[in-house]
Amino acid sequence: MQFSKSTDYALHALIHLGHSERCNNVGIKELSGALGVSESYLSKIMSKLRQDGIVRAVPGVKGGYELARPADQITFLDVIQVIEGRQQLFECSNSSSRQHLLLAEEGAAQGDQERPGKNECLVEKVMNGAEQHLYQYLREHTVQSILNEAFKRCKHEANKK
Amino acid sequence: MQFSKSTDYALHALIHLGHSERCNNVGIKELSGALGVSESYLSKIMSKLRQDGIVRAVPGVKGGYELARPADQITFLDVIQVIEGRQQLFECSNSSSRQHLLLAEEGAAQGDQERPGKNECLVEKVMNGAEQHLYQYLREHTVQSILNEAFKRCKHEANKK
DNA sequence: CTTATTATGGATAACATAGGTCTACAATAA
DNA sequence: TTATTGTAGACCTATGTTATCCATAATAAG
Ligand code: SF4
Ligand code: SF4
Repeated sequence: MQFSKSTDYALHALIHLGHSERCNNVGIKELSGALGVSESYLSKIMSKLRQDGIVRAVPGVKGGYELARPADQITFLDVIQVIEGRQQLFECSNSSSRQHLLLAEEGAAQGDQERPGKNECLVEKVMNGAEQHLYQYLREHTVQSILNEAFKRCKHEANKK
Repeated sequence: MQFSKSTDYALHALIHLGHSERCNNVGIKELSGALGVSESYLSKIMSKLRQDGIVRAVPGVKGGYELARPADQITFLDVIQVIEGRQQLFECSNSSSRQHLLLAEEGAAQGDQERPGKNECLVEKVMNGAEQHLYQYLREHTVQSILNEAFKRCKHEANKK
C-alpha cells in the first residue's frame, strides 16, 4: 500500500511547471534535469497527465508543457488518480463465500428492495468511508497550495536576514 | 494503490473468529471453508496475524485460532498494517534532485536548527497528513464494530417479521 | 508415552505490476 | 523545409502478490 514513484514524479513535475509559468513552455529536458529522472520515463508520465487534461503539450521547436488549468484547480487527488488509476482502495474478492451471507445479505435480499442501496456490505462500508476521508483531504490540497507555502517560507527567510 | 486480497482475507477471518468466540478454537479448515480460500494460503496469513499478536494459535488435536485480545481492541488499522506492512503511503524517491532544494531546504539548512523538526518537506507534509487522516479513520473501526452492526441489522430484521 | 491432529516455515512457481529503455513517428514553430 | 520536440508502442527486468506443497514442530487426548 504505497503510492508509486510515478506519482511522486508527476507531482514534482507539476510543481515545477507551476513554479515557472512565466516562460510559457517547459521542455522535457528541463523537467528531467530538475527531477533527476530519465527523459524517456518522465515523458510517459507527462503523456498520461496530458491525456487526462492536467497539462497541455506542444511539440516542435520551443515546445514543451504547461499547466492546462490554474494551479489551484489541480488537486493532489487529480494527480494521484491519473497515475494510480481509479480503482477503489478495497474491492471485495470473495462475495460468493459463506462469510458474505452473514455480513451483507442478512436484511436485504428478502425484503424485496424496500430501501434500495441500503444493502451495502459492512466491510466495504468501512473501507469506502476510509477512502472518502482520504480523498477529501487530497482534494483540499492543490499544486498552488504547495507553491504558496514555499513562497511563504522563502519570504519568512528573507525577513529574518 | 489498493489493499491486497490478503488484507481482505485477514479481515474476514478475524470477523469469523470474533463471531464464534463461544467455542474456543477455530481450525484452519473451518476458516478456509467459510472464506472460500485454500487452507495453505490462509494459514500463511494467520501466521502473520499470530506473529503480530492479533490472534493466538494452538496446535494439536482440537487446536486452532482465537483472538488474542477483545474484538473491540482489534482495529482495521492493526490488521492492515500487519498484512500490508508499515511503510508510509508516500516515500520520497528523489531527495537529491534540484527540485528538492526549492521545496524542503529553503529555510531550514542555514538557520542552524532554530526549530528542530520544522524543516519538513512540503509534499511529504501533505501526504503524511493524508496518511494520518486515513489511519485515524481506520483506528476508529474495529472487528467488534462490524459485529455490532451485523447484530443490529439482524435484530431489525427479526422485528420486521 | 504414543499418536492423531493441527499449526509453522521454507521452497517454489505462475502471474501481474512497477519501473525503465529504446526507437520510429507525428506535429509544429522558426 | 527542417530542426526540434512530444507521442506511442514494443520491449525488458525486478519486485510483489497469490498460491501450492511438504517436512517439521507442537500438543491435547487416549
Ligand atoms: S461481506 Fe462484503 S467484503 Fe465480505 S465477501 Fe461480502 S461483499 Fe465482500
Ligand atoms: S521536496 Fe520533498 S518529496 Fe520532493 S524531493 Fe524533496 S523531500 Fe522528496
